[in-house]
Amino acid sequence: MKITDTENIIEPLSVDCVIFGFEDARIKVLLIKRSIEPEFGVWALPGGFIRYSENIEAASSRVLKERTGVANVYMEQLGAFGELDRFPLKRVITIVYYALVKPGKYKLNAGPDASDARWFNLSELPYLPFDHEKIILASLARLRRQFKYKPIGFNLLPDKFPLLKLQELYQAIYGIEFDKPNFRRKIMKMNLLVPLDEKQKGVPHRSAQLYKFDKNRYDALTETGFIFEI
Amino acid sequence: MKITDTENIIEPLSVDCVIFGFEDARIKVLLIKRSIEPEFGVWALPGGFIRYSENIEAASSRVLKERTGVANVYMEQLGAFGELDRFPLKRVITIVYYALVKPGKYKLNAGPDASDARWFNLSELPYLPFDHEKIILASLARLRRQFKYKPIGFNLLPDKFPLLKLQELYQAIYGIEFDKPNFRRKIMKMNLLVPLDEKQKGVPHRSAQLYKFDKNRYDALTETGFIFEI
DNA sequence: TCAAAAGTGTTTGCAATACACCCATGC
DNA sequence: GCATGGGTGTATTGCAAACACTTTTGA
Repeated sequence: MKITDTENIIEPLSVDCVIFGFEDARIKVLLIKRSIEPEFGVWALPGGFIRYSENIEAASSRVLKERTGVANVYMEQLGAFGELDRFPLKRVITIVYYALVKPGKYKLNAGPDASDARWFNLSELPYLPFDHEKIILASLARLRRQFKYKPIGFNLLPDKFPLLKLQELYQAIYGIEFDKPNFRRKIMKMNLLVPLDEKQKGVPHRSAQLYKFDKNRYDALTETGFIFEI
Repeated sequence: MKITDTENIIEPLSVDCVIFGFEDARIKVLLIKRSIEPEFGVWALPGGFIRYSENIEAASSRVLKERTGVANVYMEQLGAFGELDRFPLKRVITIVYYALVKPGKYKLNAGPDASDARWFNLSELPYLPFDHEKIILASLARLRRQFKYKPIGFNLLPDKFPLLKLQELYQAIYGIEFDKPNFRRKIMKMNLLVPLDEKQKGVPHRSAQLYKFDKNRYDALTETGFIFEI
């Protein structure tokens, strides 16, 4: 977050990214190790300043790409955080985006102001600088609400997945268990999943049918008044 | 929005307020008539620049008070809007708050850069400058979702109200009709309303029981896992 | 043959829906 | 009396929850 080109950036305005992943039935957050002061060497949210020539979402995409190598993912704005003392050196207001990343899609690649990047379990976050913990918790709260009425969970799963993985994702998000037969029925009745000509391989039990999410079908249903809800 | 004190403000960062009201069974938005260029004389959202010494929410409260006289109302951040061309003179990113105002609470009082303030029906909005229409529609979309799982509607009603007013509010928000007996039961079963020792007066029909929303009870229920949902 | 997950069927009870109906008040 | 909204009662239906059960695969 060193200011190298003061002509180019909007001084007191940064973006920060909360990047969520899902693996081993747990929700993860991607953090980078800061390579500049303040808080040198500390795990933190990837962030950077906004440039005059780019809109906010573009800034967020750029920062995400530069700092972590992650690109082309689902991204949405959470909001602005601007407490007077949130950043020690000067007044910086940050606009936060959260992103959902499919497993395998990301190729970790620390950028100029980070010497490393790593996934952390939500329940095992390290010390975080500034208001980053507050930001992550706010992102999670928003994510939980979004999961209820938008099929965004598919952005955290591979393109092909068995139903139980979807269930495990919802269980991880809400922190509760669902009944398998009932969850199945509820999902299948929505008509958003397409069964593929493919099954799981190499699992030590009956192999599961794989499905993919059909976004076109979802959009069409939405037009007719359908409301996704779990 | 004239910059009179460039030392004091964060140059490219403003706040804008979407103020919702409810009267005659219709959702309203409070707009002010701009008294400076650009878009002089045009109805617009009340807005202003953020100062270095105030946090964002304080800026929003201040702007709201200065421009319209409205104070002490329910307010929540919608998010940041920052398209490159949203404001013609220069790059301005704005952080939007939406507010809910009880009828009678507001005393209209146009501020320094507005010669007037007025309520408009959502369905009869005038021409709006910049991205203000987009902002209002985004606020409304957020409001609709919030209404589903948070009892914020009470911030649009007087402290004492009959059940039918609450129903009319939900009908205006969602644009659909509810069955009266069923709506009643649903609300009453939640145990959030306290019947008062008071009834409607001077109405040309049987006078209705008045209720008030019990926030303490709501908070207590929320702690025990209760989830408000309509 | 056993463990583990895939997948189906069925019963039960609650809650949303859709009404029909009576009550109070002002004009 | 009548229009208008206040307020209660009830039959029906749909669906979520609970759980018992069969199937398939690898080791």
